[in-house]
Amino acid sequence: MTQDDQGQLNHPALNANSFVPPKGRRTIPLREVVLPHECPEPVRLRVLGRAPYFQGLDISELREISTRMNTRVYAPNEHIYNAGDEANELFVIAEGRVKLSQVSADGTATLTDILVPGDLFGAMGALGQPTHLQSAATLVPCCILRIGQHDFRQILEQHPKVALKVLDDVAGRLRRAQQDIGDQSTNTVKQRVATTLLRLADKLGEQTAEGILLNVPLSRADLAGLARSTPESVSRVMSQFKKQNVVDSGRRWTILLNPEALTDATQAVLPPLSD
Amino acid sequence: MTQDDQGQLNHPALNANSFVPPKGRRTIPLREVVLPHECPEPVRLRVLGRAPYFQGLDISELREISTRMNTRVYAPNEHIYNAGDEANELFVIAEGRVKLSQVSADGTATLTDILVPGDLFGAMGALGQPTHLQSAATLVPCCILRIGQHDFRQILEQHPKVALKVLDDVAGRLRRAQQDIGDQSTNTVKQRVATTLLRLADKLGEQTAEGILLNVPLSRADLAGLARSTPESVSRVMSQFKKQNVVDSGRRWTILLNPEALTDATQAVLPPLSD
DNA sequence: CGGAGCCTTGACATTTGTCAAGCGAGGTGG
DNA sequence: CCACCTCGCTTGACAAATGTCAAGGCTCCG
Repeated sequence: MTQDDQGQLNHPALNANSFVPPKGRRTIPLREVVLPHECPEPVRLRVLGRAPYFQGLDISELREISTRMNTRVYAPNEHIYNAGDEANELFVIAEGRVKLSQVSADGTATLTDILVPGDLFGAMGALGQPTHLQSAATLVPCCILRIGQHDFRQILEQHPKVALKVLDDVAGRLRRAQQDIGDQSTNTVKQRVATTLLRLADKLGEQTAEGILLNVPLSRADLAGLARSTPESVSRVMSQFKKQNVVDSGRRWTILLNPEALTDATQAVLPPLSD
Repeated sequence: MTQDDQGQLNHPALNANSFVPPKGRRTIPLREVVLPHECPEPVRLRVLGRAPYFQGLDISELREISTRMNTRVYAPNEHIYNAGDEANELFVIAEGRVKLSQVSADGTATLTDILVPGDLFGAMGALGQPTHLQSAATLVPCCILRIGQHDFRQILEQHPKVALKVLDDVAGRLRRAQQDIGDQSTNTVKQRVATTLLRLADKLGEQTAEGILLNVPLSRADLAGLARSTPESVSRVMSQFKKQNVVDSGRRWTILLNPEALTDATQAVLPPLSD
């Protein structure tokens, strides 16, 4: 991985670099992020402050939490933990993108989620799960904070407001999951793909001259995982979208050209109402 | 609803009757529960103590929580709240069975969950959801405790340990939901039905001479909702199971004759390994 | 410039939802 | 106590959606 210390700008970790915007049509347009070297304390504090969990805490409290965490820089495609590993740490992303994937019985891994700075993962929400159910790996250079489960629980006990925030967050995820369960049996692959793309755009989309770039390398198989389908089916849907100029995409990259059209595609087609 | 303090039987709404236990084969074998009249404090305390959330609290703490709750008795099939209603109360079931159903865009309701005593529902886990996403109704006579969301949050702030328990619980549900999402695209309807039946047996099964009775009136449509399928498909699977003497069922009732076989049916069929 | 790997596309198999008809359990009224 | 009627359950036939298998083609990297 590229280590680069020109870095001392004002916002070290956030400095997104020097890539030339997409020009030619069929070239990979993903923007590279310069690796965030070590995370100095101010950066860590900012990351923590940005994480919804810790909002409302004052600086001294953040600092205290920060001291309980340690930092680690990961190379792209570096593995963080595997499903089945003992789960006793929590992670907070300071910079970068992390993917979670579920390993099914037959050994194939399917992408289940992509995480961005501020997201918390690992021994989920401090629950007593002994082992990880998913595997986590970096997609790009990452800087990640870690904290032991025990320390985290202590923080929650000492800061009930944080506990409530975490609870709200987890509950929110639960709602989304339940919604997904419902949608999954109702919606078509096309709808699910559209929904997936919009969610990704929300999370890691970047406005460019051509449209909203999903700034992370995603293969068809990855999208298939997120949309709960197969690479082939996703490919067909994407081809359709491409024909309608709704998206443009290539090998591991995607740009949304017309998000509204995607939103429409999200909705179910109403039965031909016989006036 | 009619409230009446002769308390014992013969209450129009509650005493759904004096049914005779299952004898002949094709008769409805559900056992009726006599309504638990008003919930006196000791009962409420016991319910609270049984709820995993409040385990570890001492009596005085339970009592304090208890005073913040109020009790209500519901008739069978009584509606508790509708999807879309303002959500600012939590409910804990003291006695009875409650069903949650999701109302889809076209207005049809599908069963999503069945709750038993000790289960908490409503404004889930005190999260900031303004309106209910599901509808709740009783299946049988019920006694239900209620607490305002605000009071509940206060309790959580004052008892961080409770907050952590709630967090663990919600996180557990999240895990299950995520698992379900994964299973749903992988598993067949048959597998899902089998899983559903086993879960129900776990939750509200009753050992009888003939097998494990699911002691709650469930139609094919209800099972279809839980298994994320359609009544017809469920019916076909059930017919298969009946032929193999794995279950017996009729109009709104089900008995599991051979749970092991169901567990087997849960597993995916491995590809015919050559040689 | 060449190769590996990802993407696309076609053909096909399978599962499952949909529509429709008919049966029968179980409650009701005579 | 019996016959009737309603509503849920069953079953068949069919269509649609999507997963599977397989064969290229194109991108991107070295």
